[in-house]
Amino acid sequence: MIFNKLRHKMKNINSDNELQKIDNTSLVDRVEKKIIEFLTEKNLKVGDSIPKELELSAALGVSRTVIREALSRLRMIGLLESKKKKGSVITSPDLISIIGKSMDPRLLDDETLKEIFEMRLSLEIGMADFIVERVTEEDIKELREIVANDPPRSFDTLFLIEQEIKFHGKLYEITRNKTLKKFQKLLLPVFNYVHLSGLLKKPMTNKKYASHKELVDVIESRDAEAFRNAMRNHLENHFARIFS
Amino acid sequence: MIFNKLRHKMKNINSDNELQKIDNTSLVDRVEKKIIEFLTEKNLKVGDSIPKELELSAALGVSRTVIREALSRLRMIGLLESKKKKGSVITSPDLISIIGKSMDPRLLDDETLKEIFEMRLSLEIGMADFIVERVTEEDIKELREIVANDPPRSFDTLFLIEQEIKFHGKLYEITRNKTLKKFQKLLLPVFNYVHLSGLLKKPMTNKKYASHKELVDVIESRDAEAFRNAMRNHLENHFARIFS
DNA sequence: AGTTTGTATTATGTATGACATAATACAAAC
DNA sequence: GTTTGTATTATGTCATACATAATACAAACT
Repeated sequence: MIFNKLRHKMKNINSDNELQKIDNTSLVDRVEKKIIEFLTEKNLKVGDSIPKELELSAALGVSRTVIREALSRLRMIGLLESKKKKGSVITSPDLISIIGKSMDPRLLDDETLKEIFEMRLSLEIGMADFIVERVTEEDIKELREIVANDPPRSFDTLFLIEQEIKFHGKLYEITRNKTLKKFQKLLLPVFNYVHLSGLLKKPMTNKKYASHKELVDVIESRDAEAFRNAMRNHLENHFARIFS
Repeated sequence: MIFNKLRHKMKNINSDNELQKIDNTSLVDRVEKKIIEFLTEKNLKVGDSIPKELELSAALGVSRTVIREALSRLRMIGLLESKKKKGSVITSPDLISIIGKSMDPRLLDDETLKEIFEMRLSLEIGMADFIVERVTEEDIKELREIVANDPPRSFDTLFLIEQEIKFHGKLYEITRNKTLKKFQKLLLPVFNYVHLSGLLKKPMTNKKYASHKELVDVIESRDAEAFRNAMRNHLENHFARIFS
C-alpha cells in the first residue's frame, strides 16, 4: 500500500519519461570498466604499458585509491602486471586460473556442478583428434607405464580414482593444449565432488567397459574415430548415471 | 660471465641448502588467498556474512587498504557482495561471466586463442550424447527452419558465418546445459577472431563436408556415434587448418 | 494506534597525504 | 672497467578523515 502510494506520487512527478534505474555500480566498477575500454580502444597489446596511477587518477578525476583498486582487480585476473618504478604493463590473462579462485565446489550450486561434469565428459571424447594427432612414442610409453599400475577389475575404488586422474591427466597433456590441461586440473575437484557426493542419483555400476589399456592400444593405432568411441565407452558409467 | 661469478659466490655462501626463491607475491595477493582460505575452512556458504573490514584488518595485522583491495577482487569475481552498514556476504559466483572481462580476443595471446579454438572443436564433437539424448521434436523443427535458410554451396562467406552461429548456437542450446551455452556465447568472438585473422596459416578450403542439413538428419536418428562422426566431418575445414 | 520523521549508529565507499620499497639511470670512486 | 653510491620515479602500504547508505529506534504528529 505504502509502496503504491509512493509509486503514485512518483508517477505524478515523473509522468511520461521512464524512471531509469539508477546506477548501482560502485565507482571502482566503473573505473575498472573504463580502463579495460581504454586498453581495447587504444588497441594496446601484450607488453604495452599503461598510464601511471597518478595520470589515470587525474584523467578520470578520481582518487588514486579507486584507481589502485581497479588496477588491483585487473592484476588479479592477470591482465596487468605492475612493477615499481616501471608502472603497469599488459599481460595475457590466464583465463583458467581466474576461475580457480572461485571454483570451490562448496561454493557452487548443484546444477552448475553437474553441468561442469558434463562439460568434462564432452571434452574428453571430443579431444580425440588432438590426441591421436600429437601423441608421441614417448607419450605412449608413459601411458603404458601408468596402466601397468592399473588394479585388476573391481578393485579398491579409491585407488581407482588415483589411477583415473593420472591416466586422464596424461591424456590432456598429450593434446599439447595448455589451456585445456589447466582446465582439467581446475575441474578435477569438481569432478570428484560430483562423482562422490549424492548429486548423481543412479548408483555407480561395477560393470567394466573399455579399460585404460585398451584405450592406449587405440591411441597407438592413431585412429581418432575409434578413440572417440572407445572413450565414450570407457565413460559409459558416468553417462549412465547422468541419463536417469 | 658475471652471472657465473655471481653464481659461484652464492654457491660458496650457500653451499648445501637450496636457495629458496623469495616470496614474490604482494601483500594483497596473500591476504586475498588468506580470506578465501578462511571462507572454506570455516565452511561458510552462500548467504553467510564475513567479518568486517576492520576486524579482518586487525586479525591479519594489515591496513584496511590492503583488506579492501583484496575484498574488492573477490567482489569482482562475484564471490562477495558488500552493502554499507551490513558488511559483506558470500555469493555464488558466475564462473563464465568472470572470464568475460578478460576475454577480449585482442588482449589474449595467439597461443591461447588457438587453444580456445581447439577447445571449442572438442566440445562440439564431444557433446553429441547430450544432444541426441535431450533433443525434442520441437528442436528438430527449429533446426530445420534454420537450415532452410542455408545458402547454396560456396556462397557468400559472411552469410555463412551468420548461419554457422545460429545453427551451432542452437546445438548448444539443445544440450540443455546452461554453463556450456554461456561458455559458447563467451567464446564466440574468439572463434570468429581466430577464424578470420591470420592466426591459422593454412587457407580455408572451399571443399564442402557434411552440411547442416545432413547433421540434422543424423540428430533425428538419435545416434550419438553417428553424430560425432558427422560433426567431425563438418568441422574438417577447421581441423585441416590447425593440423598444418 | 499507527504513521511519519528525525537522529544516532554502523560498515562500506572515497579521498588525501605520508612514507616504504624496488627498479632504474647516472655519476663518483676505486 | 667494474663497483658503489645516489637521486629519481612509480608502485606498495599505512593512517586518517569524511561521505554515504542501511538500519534501528526514539520522538512527533494525525
